[in-house]
Amino acid sequence: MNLLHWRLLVAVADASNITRAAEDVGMTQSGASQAIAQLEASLGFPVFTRERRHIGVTALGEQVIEQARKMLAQLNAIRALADESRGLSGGRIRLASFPSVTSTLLPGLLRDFKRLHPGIEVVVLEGTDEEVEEWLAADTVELGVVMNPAPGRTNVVLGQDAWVAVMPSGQQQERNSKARGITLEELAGQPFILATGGCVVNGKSLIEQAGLQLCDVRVKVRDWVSACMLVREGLGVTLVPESALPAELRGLCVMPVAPPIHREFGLVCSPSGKTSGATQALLKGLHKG
Amino acid sequence: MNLLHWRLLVAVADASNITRAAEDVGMTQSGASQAIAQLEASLGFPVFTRERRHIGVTALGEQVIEQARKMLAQLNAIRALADESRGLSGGRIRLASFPSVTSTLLPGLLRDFKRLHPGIEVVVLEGTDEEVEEWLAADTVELGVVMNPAPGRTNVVLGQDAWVAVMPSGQQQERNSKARGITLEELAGQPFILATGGCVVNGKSLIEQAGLQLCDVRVKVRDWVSACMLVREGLGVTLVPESALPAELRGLCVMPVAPPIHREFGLVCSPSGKTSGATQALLKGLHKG
DNA sequence: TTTAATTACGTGCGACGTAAGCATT
DNA sequence: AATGCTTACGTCGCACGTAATTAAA
Repeated sequence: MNLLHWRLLVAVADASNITRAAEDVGMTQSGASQAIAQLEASLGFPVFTRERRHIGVTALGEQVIEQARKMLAQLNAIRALADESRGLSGGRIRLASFPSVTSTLLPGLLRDFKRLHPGIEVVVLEGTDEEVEEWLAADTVELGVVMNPAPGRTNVVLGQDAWVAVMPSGQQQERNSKARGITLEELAGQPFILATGGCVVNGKSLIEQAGLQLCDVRVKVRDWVSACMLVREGLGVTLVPESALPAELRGLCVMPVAPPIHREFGLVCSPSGKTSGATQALLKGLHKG
Repeated sequence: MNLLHWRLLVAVADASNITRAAEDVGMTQSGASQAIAQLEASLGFPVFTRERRHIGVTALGEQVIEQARKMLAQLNAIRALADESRGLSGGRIRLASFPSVTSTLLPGLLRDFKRLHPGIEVVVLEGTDEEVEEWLAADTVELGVVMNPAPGRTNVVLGQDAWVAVMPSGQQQERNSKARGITLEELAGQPFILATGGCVVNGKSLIEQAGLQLCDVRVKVRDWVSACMLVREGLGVTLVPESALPAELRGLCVMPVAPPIHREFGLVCSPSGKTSGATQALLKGLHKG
């Protein structure tokens, strides 16, 4: 019977849907299902009605949920109190990021932070990686997600992933290089689909950084997944971050780049970020969690 | 940050003493200490002041504690709601037990139950095992702890322990039988200190049940530990439940009885107990926890 | 066929206990 | 010495995730 149970309870009531509620509180559908079952067992009566494909609330459930809401409010009051005492309350953090990170890493991050500091407002700005850098330099945001940050500049490493080559399945390269990977040189010589994800660090920049040149760029698209679709159509090969691969890989052959190339996301703070208590609180939270 | 943390927080505030608070909520001093430290870390400021040998509350701490109290009150309200819905609220359970169990097994049990069902009052009556049986038969209690209950009669097994023989250390039996144990026959022939613990199931009854007879009963005492003290003084040997042994065993030689004899505590309910929702709720709680 | 919930099963992390350490009276 | 808090360390259980299953629409 943890707090998570009650949070989940309220979330399910709000969403009328266990799956969405689970996402809201940051757990899987399965975990949520179990947690709810457990909670109901502990209470001794069902809180929710499972009927056809949506979840309702029993009469008793209503009462319980109302109380739970009040309880969580009290909890938030405590947290707010804590923040206020340190002058963090009413703080506002502007955080800049680019699409892939915004949709993958940030949600969980921000959820946890909001839970810990309900009194601090976090505004997320989305842009290209270049824009993020500009905003940081201009000090219009306190925090920014940057790629491959210069060492020492990063305050927190958010994550990393490897670049992988994508080509239509069934090519002869497939059996040759599937295991040991493919070199940039081999890639550069083929018809290429340039995917950017809205970043200046992309297939083209990587190849050029290696002193090579793409001999035949067929298309340039912003979306990673779109690029993979085009590969499947046989228009060429491409280079994408592993985490950006589409779920459905049929018709595609994905292989590591040799030697491996990684990209790393770091959170850096601007001059004004360094002096903001709220911002520092966020960074502190990341160092452990 | 679970509910236990907040319970502990309040408990510490009330007790002004981590050790006692820990007992109150059912954990060790160490665990409590860690939990408090963790909680303070999470809040970001100290709630308690550690000064000389007692614990005080900081100004912010006061605020937090007040909120926590309210929060826990909300939680209790939920539980009460749950019980009320099942007609359990306002219920009263009379539970009869005898000394050794009352002081060892019951406290934790009752604490957990009260936490789960704040609206149900549990009254504990203490007596000898015979009295407990009488009360059960007369239906003046809903539940009773009985020893070695007839199979099928027990609703829940609370625990069990083995009878052990205690004699002064340094006897020649010591080396002979320490490992393989001592038979009742060997014991019956020696000067005996009869300890009862207020129960009719005791050394004498065990020996007689085995078709033997104590040849020389020197003293009869009620308290198990006192009996062990007398053994140390060299007055004779005795037979006690393992769990009743004193902490300090210097000068004593404890050895198993061969073949082993166990005693079992079971919780049985009287006729009226079978129809009481509150009583059944308690029993249900024991089946799992 | 897709979406949603439950069930089964395995695993990792963290909470808690044991025990040692340290301080205060 | 005795009391009381903290720290170190090991382990056990549980909560959660993965994945298979069921059910409904």
